[in-house]
Amino acid sequence: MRDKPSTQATLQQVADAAGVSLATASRVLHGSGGRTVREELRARVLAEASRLRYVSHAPAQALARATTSIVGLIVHDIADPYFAAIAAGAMRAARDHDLMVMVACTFREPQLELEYIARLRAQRARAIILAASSFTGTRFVADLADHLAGYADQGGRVVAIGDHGAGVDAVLPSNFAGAALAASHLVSLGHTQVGVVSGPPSLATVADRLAGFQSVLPAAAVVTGDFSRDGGYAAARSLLTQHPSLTAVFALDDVMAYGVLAAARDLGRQVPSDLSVIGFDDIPGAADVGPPLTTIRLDLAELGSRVLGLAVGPPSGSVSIPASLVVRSSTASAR
Amino acid sequence: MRDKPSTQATLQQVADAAGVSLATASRVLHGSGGRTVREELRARVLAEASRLRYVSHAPAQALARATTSIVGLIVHDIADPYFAAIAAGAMRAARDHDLMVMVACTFREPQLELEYIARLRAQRARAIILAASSFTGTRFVADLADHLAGYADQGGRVVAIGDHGAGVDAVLPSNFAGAALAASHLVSLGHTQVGVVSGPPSLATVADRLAGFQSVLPAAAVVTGDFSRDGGYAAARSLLTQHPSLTAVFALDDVMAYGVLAAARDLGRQVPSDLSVIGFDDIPGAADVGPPLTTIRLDLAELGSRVLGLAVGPPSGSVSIPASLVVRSSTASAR
DNA sequence: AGTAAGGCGGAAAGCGCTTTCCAACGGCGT
DNA sequence: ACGCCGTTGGAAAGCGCTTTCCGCCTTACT
Repeated sequence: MRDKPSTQATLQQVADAAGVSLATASRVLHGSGGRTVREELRARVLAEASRLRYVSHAPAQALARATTSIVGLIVHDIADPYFAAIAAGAMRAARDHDLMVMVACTFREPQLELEYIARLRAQRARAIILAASSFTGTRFVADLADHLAGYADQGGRVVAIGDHGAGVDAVLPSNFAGAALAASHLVSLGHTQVGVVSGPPSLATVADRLAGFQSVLPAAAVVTGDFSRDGGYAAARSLLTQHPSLTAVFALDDVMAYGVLAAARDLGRQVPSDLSVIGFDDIPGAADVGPPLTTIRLDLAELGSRVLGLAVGPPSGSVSIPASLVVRSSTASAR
Repeated sequence: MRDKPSTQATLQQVADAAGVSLATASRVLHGSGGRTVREELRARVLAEASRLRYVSHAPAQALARATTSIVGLIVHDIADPYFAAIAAGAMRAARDHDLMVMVACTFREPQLELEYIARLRAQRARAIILAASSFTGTRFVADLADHLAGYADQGGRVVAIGDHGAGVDAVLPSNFAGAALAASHLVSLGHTQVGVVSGPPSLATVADRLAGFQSVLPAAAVVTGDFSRDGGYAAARSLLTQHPSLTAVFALDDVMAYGVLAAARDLGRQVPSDLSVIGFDDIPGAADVGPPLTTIRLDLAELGSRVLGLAVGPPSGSVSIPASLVVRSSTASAR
């Protein structure tokens, strides 16, 4: 009758205290199957459980039930507002599904991505969400196939943001269409000499956005950034220095656009009168930079919650997320 | 000899395939204790394990070893750059300790916070990091004591960011000193009529920052925000409308400062010539808003990695994180 | 009343792994 | 040659929980 057991109470102890069998205790505390337990016993068990401060043991449950309530989310960097917003959306959805989210940051190292996939597999995560993989297209199939082999058989699902080819359900942001929208906007403003601050060319997202843009307006120059603010700054700086005649630049994502804005400022170019800048994603904060950023909006929270939904729902092919133009103050007519 | 077992291989199967006992397989695959295994056997086991694509079963290990490699991180909202930056720091440190991080967003609902604590306990997380709790000071002790009772006995640690009173190790950002720094800066610029956009008064962080500020410069008016950008906007709007004579405002965090900047703009007040604005935290992006925000800098990544360190290290009291003033362009001399 | 049909509690067999504990096996000293 | 000790492999006992299967007891029906 000790009220403060020095160690975490177990179901067995609750059962004993309530004078019922382990099975009964399990039934009332988890009451899954159609089985019912007499009200009196149920109450006794519940009472003892709370008196003993019983907390179920998820690992043991996982072992016995052969499934967990964990989903893994692999991102490049959770401090990046793009991933942070997606993660928030995913977590909100996770709550609706009674799931916990394990987040892993690869800091853009492919090796780490592989390692985390393995660890998430070891945890028997229900699903693994690749919010942005270093492995896309055929490379994906080749390098990740191994790491994913057997995961599906074991009941695990893999879903991704962006196209990863064969067999992986994904939510597809409208990268191509969105970038085309950005280009059209610039065209309508009379820009013809425009540069683009791109990203690592191996990523499918980069290829899509670049292609979408160029399908409308061939870039006069493109330079490669790394999706970081400082990378965007450096890229823009060299771009604007080498091509002073550019009247607009398209950054493949907003955080690089932040850097572009800063570079323009440092180079004495007035935005938007001297130079128009347009980004992509519409991350929170895009409206507050100086000047407020014109960008292509993706509903990042929705993106996150959809991908989580895909991850736990039945395999259902891919869903796409629309992109829209939001005009703020970083773009204006050419000259 | 099937090469593609339809189900995840188990240690037993690896052992059988390698012709050794389960115990031996376990020893080579996890080789913890001083025990050694003959080289030949070790190689055979390793070979079979990789041929069978063996992946250890973390839940089972957790059960047998009575410990996991999970730490929980509870934040208000991972999309908030403040928490995102902290999480990134924590995850980097987690990697060094071979831990996985389970992130939970409470979206500022105390009820959810309690629920997640329970779930993390159920997962047998090694430690729970309260990055920002709705329960502070005595309220903390009262309401959370129950939820945490027994967790320590069971080996779990609870650490927090900010002061939570009794028994909880914490990393303490220099909230008081930092806010005092902000006030001094404003004073040195000649401001005397300053307003502050505060946060939920129940939070210790809010109390500390407010007190620190007022210890140097009594606020002419304080209005309560909610640490969101739009909350900051609304608060600033009413503040500036009701007290048009204010020459400066201190926002308790940068994201509210974003809102203050926007409100000032909408109200036709020029920052910094008409109105100085200073924030707190120096979140990534603070340098890119218009105008670049003067703020009190906290090394958020460091904060995150320190708190993770505290969580897995031995109980060692609290550590504090310094704050420093970074002057950008949102503050200027009064009048 | 007698019996078939349910409802409901309990015993027990695992789930995959770690970790004692024991036994077998060489090599050594005397 | 013989007994000892240091090594190293294996058997087995759990870790805390779920779930099937059994059997008892209560109802209801003829």
